[in-house]
Amino acid sequence: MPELPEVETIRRDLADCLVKQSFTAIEILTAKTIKNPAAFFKSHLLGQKIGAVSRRGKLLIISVGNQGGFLLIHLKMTGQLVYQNKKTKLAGGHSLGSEQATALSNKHTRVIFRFNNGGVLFFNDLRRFGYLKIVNQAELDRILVNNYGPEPLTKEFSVVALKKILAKRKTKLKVLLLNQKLIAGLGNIYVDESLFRARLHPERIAGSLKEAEIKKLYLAINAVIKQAIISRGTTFNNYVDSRGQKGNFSRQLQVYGRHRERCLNCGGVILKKKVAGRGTHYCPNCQK
DNA sequence: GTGTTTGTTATCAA
DNA sequence: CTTGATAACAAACA
Repeated sequence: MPELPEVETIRRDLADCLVKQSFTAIEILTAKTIKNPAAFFKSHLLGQKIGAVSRRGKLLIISVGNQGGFLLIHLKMTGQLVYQNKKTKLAGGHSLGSEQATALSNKHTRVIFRFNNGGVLFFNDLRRFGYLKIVNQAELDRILVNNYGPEPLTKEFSVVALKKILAKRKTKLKVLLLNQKLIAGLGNIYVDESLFRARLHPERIAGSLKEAEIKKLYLAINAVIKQAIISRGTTFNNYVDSRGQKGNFSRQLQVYGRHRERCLNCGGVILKKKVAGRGTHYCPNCQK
C-alpha cells in the first residue's frame, strides 16, 4: 500500500536509474493499465529522454522529452515499479539477467519499459487499480491544482495551514487526513500512526481540536512521514521498492496492524474498527 | 460462499 | 458552490 514515504523511496531510486535514459522498447501486457490509446502512449515515449522524476502526494511524475510531456504513474494499492540493471553477460552466452528478470517480473506484470543503457523497468500490479498516463503541461497543472493539498515536510504544510484545514469541519479526523485534496500523501497506515502519536481519537470531529492538539497532530504527521522515508517505507502486504526490497518502517509501527495487542504507551489493548469504511487501529485509552 | 484488504472517484444528498 | 456520506472498483486470501 504505497503512501507518500513509499512513493518517495521509489522516486529517489528511479531518479538515479532513469534520468537521461531514453525509451527503446515498451511492452503493454494489460491494456487497461494505460489510460491513453496504446499507439499514442508508445509514440510519445519511444526515443524520448527522461528528465526529472518527481512526486506529488502518491503520484509519480516523470518528465519526458522536450515537448512538455509527462508520464504519470499511480500505484494505487498493489502497484510496483521494479528496475533491473543491464544484464551481465556470462561465458557461454548465458545471461545472469534472465533469472533476475523472472523474479522482478511475474504474472502480474502489466507494462515493461526498456532503456538505451540496457535497463528494464517492470510495472507490476496484482489488482489492476494502478495506472499510467501521458499528459501535457496544462493537463498536469490542472491535475495538481485540483487534487492535492499541501505536502507534509514542506513549508506549505504549517501549523497555521493545518489549523485552517481543520477549522469548522464536521468530519472525523480519520476521514479528513485521508483526503488528498486537504493534505497530500497520507494513507491508511500513516493516518493511524499519526493519530496515535498525537494521542488523538480517529473519530474526533476535526473542527473540535484545540490549539495544542493541532500542534501535536502537525508534529506527529511530520515525524511519522520523515522517519518512514528514512526507513524506506512500510511493507505490510505487497509493497516493494524499485530494487524489489521491502520497507523497514514495518518494525516501527505503533498501532497499525496491532489489533488486540498491547498499547506501547499505556499497556492497554489496541482496538480495530471500521471508520468510514476503512480499517482503523487505535488505543481507546490514550487517544481522546 | 463470505468477509476483508485500500486509494480514489462517482454519485447523491443536504 | 461546498461539504459529507456511501458505494463501487479490482483480485486474492483466510
